[in-house]
Amino acid sequence: MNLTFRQLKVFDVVARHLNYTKAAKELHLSQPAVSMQVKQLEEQVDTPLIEKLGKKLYLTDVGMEMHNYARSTMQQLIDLEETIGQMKTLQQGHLKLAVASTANHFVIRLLARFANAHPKIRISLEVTNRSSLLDLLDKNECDLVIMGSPPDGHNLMSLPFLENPLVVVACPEHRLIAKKKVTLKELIKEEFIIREEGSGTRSAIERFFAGQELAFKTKLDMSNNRAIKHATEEGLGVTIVSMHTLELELKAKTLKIVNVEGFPIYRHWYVVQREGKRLSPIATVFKDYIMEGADDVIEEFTRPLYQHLEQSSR
Amino acid sequence: MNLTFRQLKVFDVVARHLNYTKAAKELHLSQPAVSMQVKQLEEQVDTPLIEKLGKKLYLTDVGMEMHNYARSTMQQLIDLEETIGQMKTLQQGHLKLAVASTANHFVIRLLARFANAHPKIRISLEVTNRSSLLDLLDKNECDLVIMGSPPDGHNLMSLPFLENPLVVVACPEHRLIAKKKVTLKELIKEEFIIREEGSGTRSAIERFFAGQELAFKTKLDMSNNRAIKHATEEGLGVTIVSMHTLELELKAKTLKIVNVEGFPIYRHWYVVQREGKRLSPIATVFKDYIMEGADDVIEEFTRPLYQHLEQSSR
DNA sequence: TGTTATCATAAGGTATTGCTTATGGTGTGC
DNA sequence: GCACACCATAAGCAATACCTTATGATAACA
Repeated sequence: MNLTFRQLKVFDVVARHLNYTKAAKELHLSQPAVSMQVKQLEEQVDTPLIEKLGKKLYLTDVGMEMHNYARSTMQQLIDLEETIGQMKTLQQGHLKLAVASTANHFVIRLLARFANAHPKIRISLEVTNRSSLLDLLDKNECDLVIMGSPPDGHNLMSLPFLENPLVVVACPEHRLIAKKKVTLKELIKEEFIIREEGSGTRSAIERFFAGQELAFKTKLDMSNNRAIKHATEEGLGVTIVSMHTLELELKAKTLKIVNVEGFPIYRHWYVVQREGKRLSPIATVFKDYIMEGADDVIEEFTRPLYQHLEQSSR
Repeated sequence: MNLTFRQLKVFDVVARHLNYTKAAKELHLSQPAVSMQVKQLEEQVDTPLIEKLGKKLYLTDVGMEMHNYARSTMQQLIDLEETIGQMKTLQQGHLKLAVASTANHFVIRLLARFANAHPKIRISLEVTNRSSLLDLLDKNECDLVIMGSPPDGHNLMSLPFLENPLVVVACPEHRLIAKKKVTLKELIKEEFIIREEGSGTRSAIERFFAGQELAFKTKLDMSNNRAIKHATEEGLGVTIVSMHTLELELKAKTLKIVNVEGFPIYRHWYVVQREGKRLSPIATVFKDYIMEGADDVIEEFTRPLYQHLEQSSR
């Protein structure tokens, strides 16, 4: 059986009017054109759908069944159009994001505002480590990833969209805190608490010191950012982290920024996608949003942080 | 938007395999043919449905929506086919009958057996008088009518399918009952209770006597068959009715058949339809059923009646 | 780096679709 | 019986649907 939507459409009109001529007028067709469509439909089901008795037309039993079917099918088509239309105009959609755990804090702020502006959109946010992020991209299981330092050569396309200042922090009682200015040579005498091998922050720091032809002593490496900060608070050593993760600690004064020469190291946050991936409409909009508007949104919570920075360099 | 079922079918296969080549094999098509169908579908909705990243294919959000739609639509089409198939093979359907009130009794017996053989069929039965029957036929509100003597010239097609013996009956105490053989001349001395002008039974009787060049005296005419029999039981006169309506009375011996020469008059029951009406499948089957099998079914209840007939002519 | 698998694109041909206008047939009602 | 309204049928035509084969491009993988 090979019906066409056209046949159903025409049949519906005929079934409503029970009059080919009027149906033809409604459809802006000639009367034989209508007759033919109905006839073809009848051939498809190999049964008469309409019977003519005297002057009047009647639907047969099968005709009534077909009429119900036609109407239901056409309604579904309308629903589909509507749904797709909404998807295209972003009334609906599913934004699948993944972010590095260090980025979690400020991405949530970005998302909160974005979600507010697009109430019907579903958002998935996965917070995980670097290697999982790359895995997600590879499997096409997310639209966009936000991370600190994307690797080259994975068929990825990365765009920096926000400054990411890495700062040296220590507990308030630490002797370096009192100093107005700390040189790198002084700094490397300290013992470092630092992220695990393979972490984006870790490799950024390593590249920095390598560039200065200096080495630092690792006291402790951990994979949990919160644990690192806690160890630092306890005075186990100094650490280098994205200032964006320090909001709470700076406010509570459990950690302070050390004013080291050459710091902050200005890295960036990147939005990353698979090369060649055609982004969904909603993902495109989100990407535009963070590329263009992230600074403004973020500034509101980074401003107080930068004040800490200024204080430390006073 | 002008989708085709073909596009949906092909898209479904592709969406299931996420592989054009395999889909092509399943569909016994070349691979480009499959690509084209999908592409055309994408053009219809003006949105990509499938995206290719590296080697793998993925459904877009809209693609998933479309896939759901395609599957649902195809399932409905299958359901429709099934329903129509059942209708055609009479698993379903609606049989609309109308019968003359005098035929009611035995038609119910026919219907009971028929309904039993076709459990899913809906049956409407209208029991009414002659003029209403013709009206129903005229408005195409029933498939078939069963009546005693259909009129000519109403664009009707009538087929006799069962013997309809008209007999003279009287109350058991009536003097004619005692006689072995009653001549017509003797009979017309009696006073008759008879159906109203226009009734099928009435006109059959009138034609019979006119053929014999005799006239009968009407004591009472009534439109209700039961009332006629009751008046006869009370001894108001004799009457002539279809023997098929006498089952109860003969069994209860409240009426007896008078053995008149030339009686029973063998008329017929007819099945009547509008000329040119294409009967629904179920109506066709019902018509065949009564044309071929009515005698056998009816015989079981008419046999005892014919015994009464034999007794009266002994 | 070459091979393999896979999809996209192009060109070409045939069948079918979907209309049109013209015309014929039929039931209804005056 | 005639006119009217309405549907069926036929012929003709342009558009396009649908498939094929041939070929090109690209990613994965050895």
